[in-house]
Amino acid sequence: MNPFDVPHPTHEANAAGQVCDRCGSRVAGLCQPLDAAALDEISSEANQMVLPAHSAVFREGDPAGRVFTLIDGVAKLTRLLPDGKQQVVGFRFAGDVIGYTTLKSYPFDAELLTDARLCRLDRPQLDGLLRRYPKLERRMLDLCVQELTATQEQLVTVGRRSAEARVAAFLISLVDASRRRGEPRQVLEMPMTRADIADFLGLTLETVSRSLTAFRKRGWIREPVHHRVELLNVPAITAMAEGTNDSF
Amino acid sequence: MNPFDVPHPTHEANAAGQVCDRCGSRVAGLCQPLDAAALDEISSEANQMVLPAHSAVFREGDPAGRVFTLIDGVAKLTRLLPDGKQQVVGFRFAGDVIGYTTLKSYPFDAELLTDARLCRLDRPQLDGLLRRYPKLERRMLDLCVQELTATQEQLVTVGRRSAEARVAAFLISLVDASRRRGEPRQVLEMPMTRADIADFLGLTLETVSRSLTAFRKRGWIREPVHHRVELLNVPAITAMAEGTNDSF
DNA sequence: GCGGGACGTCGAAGGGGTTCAAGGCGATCT
DNA sequence: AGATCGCCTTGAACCCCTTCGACGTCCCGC
Repeated sequence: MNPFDVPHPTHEANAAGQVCDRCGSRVAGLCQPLDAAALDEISSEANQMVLPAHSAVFREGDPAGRVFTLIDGVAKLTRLLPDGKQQVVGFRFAGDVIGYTTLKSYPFDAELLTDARLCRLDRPQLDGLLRRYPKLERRMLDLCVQELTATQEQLVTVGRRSAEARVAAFLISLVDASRRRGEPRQVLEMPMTRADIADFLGLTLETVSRSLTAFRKRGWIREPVHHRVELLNVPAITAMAEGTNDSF
Repeated sequence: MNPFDVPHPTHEANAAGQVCDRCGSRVAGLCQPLDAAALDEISSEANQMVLPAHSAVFREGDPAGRVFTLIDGVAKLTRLLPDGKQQVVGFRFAGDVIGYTTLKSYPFDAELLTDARLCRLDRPQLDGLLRRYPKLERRMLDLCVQELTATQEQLVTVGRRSAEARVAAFLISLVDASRRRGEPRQVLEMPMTRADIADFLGLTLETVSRSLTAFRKRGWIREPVHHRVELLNVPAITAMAEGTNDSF
């Protein structure tokens, strides 16, 4: 797969280097295009940190002085309205970058849904790296464009789809995210609660619950245990997401 | 009205520095950080074009071989659902970049709401420029992050705000966009139809019409002529957008 | 074991926005 | 001027999703 996944003898002593070997960012994320030397420099400047589920990586309004890469685990990014309502603007998985912004303060909360390991860089350090490694800056731009496209797609979902179509689209996006990370599993991790999903889709948690129950009764999905889904009928779910399904 | 208006719709010019001098991109857009020399090189590679209102710059699915900067005019970016429903993912104004993506084909339609002048670059040319001018690539990244933040904000609007709050938020975003371009006018250009606004906000055109009528009756706005609004009570509109307004 | 809290499910009622329908207004063309 | 068309407005009925309430389940701490 990735030629750099082989442990290099000169870096074996470097604890940080070993971390990079297993980082999700190597497969699909920021560090994908980097060679061993660049990787080594980055890992020497980055700090790894471990945070428990439900902790905040940062809060909306905090000074945006750090950038994170999710090594493993799942995070949700949320914006709060003055009246207390919440909107999840996105979920982030292994390898995704969190908190890169040109603004002075973060425009959203970043909360962990699972225990997670993160790779932390201070903005000045990252800016230096971006200057020294044009490939890195290019990669950052690519990731940003991808994220923008995904957010626009989400806008379509929230703005124009019915409740069940939104939930279906969410499930499909889970499959896509899993595939992008190279984990084509039958059973997907889904650490988010009904409320999280509802806040992502612009629905209430009851509506999400009812939709998932409906899918289950139709034999489209199974939830073997809490926080895990199996999609039994991807075509039907896809059709529902696209509004092509007239039978329901 | 428009000095470049000619009988033929796809007229192309190649005037160098003079064109850039008046381009919106110098004030707030991509070319803002460039010096005269770089600007000269870009303008020699770029083609200016003039397109009439309601024409398409490109269509969703077209091979993404070109990138455009809007010199003046307004464009809407839309995604189409299989069932024919439409979602406007954003409006673009003078100086904004349109059509930069890493995908093979454009993920949305770009349609002009007004007559417009555009600056066109082929992707290979742009990639070359980005490589030669790191400032340009950096600027592109910054613009992308800004756009992402704006789209996330829009997600909050569509996902969690009431109909009138959405329309209010839209009006405020118009003011912001106008200010960003350095045009702090009392009366704003609003070339989009009720249907355009509705497709942007995830509403029907009837609901948009009713909301605007309500604002007018409350003395918050005036529409002196077609496609032009004056905000008479920005605080009230802002409060409505934020859901802080209990009196309605 | 038992209590408590977080999370999920389900039913009934209500409402905000949609849908459907009709008409008005201004611009353009003949 | 009259006709046509696109856009906007307004009314009335409907409906999908929300709201509210109740209950079930699982898990964890005591």
